Amino acid sequence: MEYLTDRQKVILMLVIHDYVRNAVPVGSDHLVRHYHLDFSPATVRNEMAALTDMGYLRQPHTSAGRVPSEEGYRYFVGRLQEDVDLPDSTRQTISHQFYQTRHDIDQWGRLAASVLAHQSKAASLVTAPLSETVRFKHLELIATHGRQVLMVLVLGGGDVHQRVFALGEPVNQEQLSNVANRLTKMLSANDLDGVRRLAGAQPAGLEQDVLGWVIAIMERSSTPGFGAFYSDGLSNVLAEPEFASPEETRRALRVLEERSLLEELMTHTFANHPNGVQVLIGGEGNWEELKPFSVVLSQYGAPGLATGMLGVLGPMRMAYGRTISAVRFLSALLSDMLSETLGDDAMR
Amino acid sequence: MEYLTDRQKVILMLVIHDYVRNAVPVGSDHLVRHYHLDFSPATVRNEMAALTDMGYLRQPHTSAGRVPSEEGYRYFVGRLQEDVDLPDSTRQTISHQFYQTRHDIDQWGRLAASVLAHQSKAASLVTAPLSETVRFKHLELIATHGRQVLMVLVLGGGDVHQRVFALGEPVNQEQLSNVANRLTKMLSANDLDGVRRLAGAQPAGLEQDVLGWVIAIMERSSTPGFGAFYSDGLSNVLAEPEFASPEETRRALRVLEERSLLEELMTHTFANHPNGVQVLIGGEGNWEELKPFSVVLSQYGAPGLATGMLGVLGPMRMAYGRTISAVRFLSALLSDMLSETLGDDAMR
DNA sequence: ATTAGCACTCTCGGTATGAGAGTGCTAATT
DNA sequence: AATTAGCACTCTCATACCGAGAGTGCTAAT
Repeated sequence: MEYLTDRQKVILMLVIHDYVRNAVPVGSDHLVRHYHLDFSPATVRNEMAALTDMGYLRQPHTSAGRVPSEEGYRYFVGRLQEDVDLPDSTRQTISHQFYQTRHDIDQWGRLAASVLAHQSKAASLVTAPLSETVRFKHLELIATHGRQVLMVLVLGGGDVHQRVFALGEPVNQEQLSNVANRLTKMLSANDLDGVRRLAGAQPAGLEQDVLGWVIAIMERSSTPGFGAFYSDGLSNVLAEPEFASPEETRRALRVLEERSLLEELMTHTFANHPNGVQVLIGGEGNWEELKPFSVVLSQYGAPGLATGMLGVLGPMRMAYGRTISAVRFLSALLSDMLSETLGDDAMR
Repeated sequence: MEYLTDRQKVILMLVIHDYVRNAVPVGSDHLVRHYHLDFSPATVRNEMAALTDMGYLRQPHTSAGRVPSEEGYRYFVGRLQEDVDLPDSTRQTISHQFYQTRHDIDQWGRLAASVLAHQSKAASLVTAPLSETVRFKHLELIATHGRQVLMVLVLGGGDVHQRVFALGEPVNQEQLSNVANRLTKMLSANDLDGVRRLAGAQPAGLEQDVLGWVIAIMERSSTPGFGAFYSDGLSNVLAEPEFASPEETRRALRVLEERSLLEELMTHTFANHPNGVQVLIGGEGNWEELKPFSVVLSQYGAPGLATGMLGVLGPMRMAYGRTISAVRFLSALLSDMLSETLGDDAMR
């Protein structure tokens, strides 16, 4: 990386600031006038030319102003990352909102997505926390209709799963309850391996069938990308001028609707950088579809117990400062709430 | 409603068919050539003029072809509704997909939304089924951390709810389990009134606190619009040429993202017409925001037990035949699956 | 090292223009 | 009486063509 003089840094920051605000290429005149710089447009032009040579700025065409390049954004974000924080009043408002839904776990994800979308004015993504070690907690079997059985399985950490299946022969509710109680007692607090081991020792029959389902669910629920997925603020992104044209709109929508790409991105990112807020600018060369986007991501949760991810996807021309601080703040907030709720005991 | 000659009907159908396909105003020449009509363009012009007078067609401007009006679509849909059906092969494919997820209730909604979006090439909406009478089934209390308690409440029909709350003083897991067992035994199979009555007879204390939460959840879970909400295929709609312009895109997105409007629409529609597939064209004058859209809706479920709604929202220029039949088929399919799963027994 | 001056480049909005599509009317035809 | 050929007319859309304006890069002066 090449060195920038202080003045070049100032100019780079201002160009980014202005471009993020107005979505219009920034010219030397405009910059000097608008920010009361104490050097002349010509000087700015020279510096801009230098910044362009170094790859931090781009020119859409010969006679337009400058626009930050991916490199430019990266430099900016690198400098910036440490010292931004959400205003106190905002933090309090958000904390308050979460305080009000503190009892209702199911709402946390939605609220986080909503807050994040609102703060960043971009699209937000939140995955529900996933327990890292799955433990059996409670089993319920409900006779419904003929040989149909509804199974409700509660796992440690409060994951709840439902399945429907049919038995070989009709069984009444009383028998089912007996089986459920016996299995609950037997399996209680076991992890997947434990359940497998105990299942091996059981004779074939109703118990064995149910155990098969329990194991299947416990296997699936520990694979990442399985849990709930909240998203909000798509319209924020599509409202940005860079997605005005129909093809751009389509491209953007494909990315936003296609959950799998984002999951891959998240998993991949955190495999390499598990901690802190990650900023991916323009897909970082790896994701062609994300070229016009930037993504700000963070993990949250209690490491070793349960973790989820949350983040923001927006145009590369994004208010990074605000977004990064929002992601960091929410990640910390959710982590606190989660570890308060799912203390160590809950996982056993 | 005025009478149409057979020839006028043919022409109206063809105009709609062609316009739905190509999104281009239909001219008399084009119609005759493309569909090998055995009368001349001039005749078609006369008939078109008549249809325009009667309000079934519109002219975007003096020298463009004709476009169906809302009235035109309505007439068309009215004639059509009885005799369309999804091709056998499609029905089998869909049935097969559902067969594969038959065990996984949680997936039904998502799958239905996906299939519906795919079949109609528009945006789909599915609400999870909601039990009409809520009955207590099972309660689980899990000590997590300090005085935090995680409560899992299973209601008849398999609704599962989670809440977190804090107790006045620490209570260990054993005590909690005792309380949970006692309350489960006491409340089992009671509806909201029953639970209220039993709660009244309890002394204040831990039990009373828990009962308060149970009642709150049971109250909320019986209000419509509370359950899960699946949606898919937004991009199908936004890809349509009528939403190409930025403002139109925004308008469309507001409608699609704003869940409340659609819920209001659904509730209102089924209050008046509980049965069968409902088609709302252009908002029917009541919903300004839905002016450019049409909505095809149906209820599904076992009436008296649990019902949900599903439907499609797309541009007024919609393939009504296919969409109506898809909605009807899926509604029937889900109803079957639901009543098979939640037979009478499940609701007690 | 900075800046004023200036020629040059490129985009963008507005206007003209002409082809093409489609209509509605009239008069002829069946 | 219904249908159709013929035709003048209207309106849109794509294209081309400016001219204004914004912004640059270079040179020469400060």
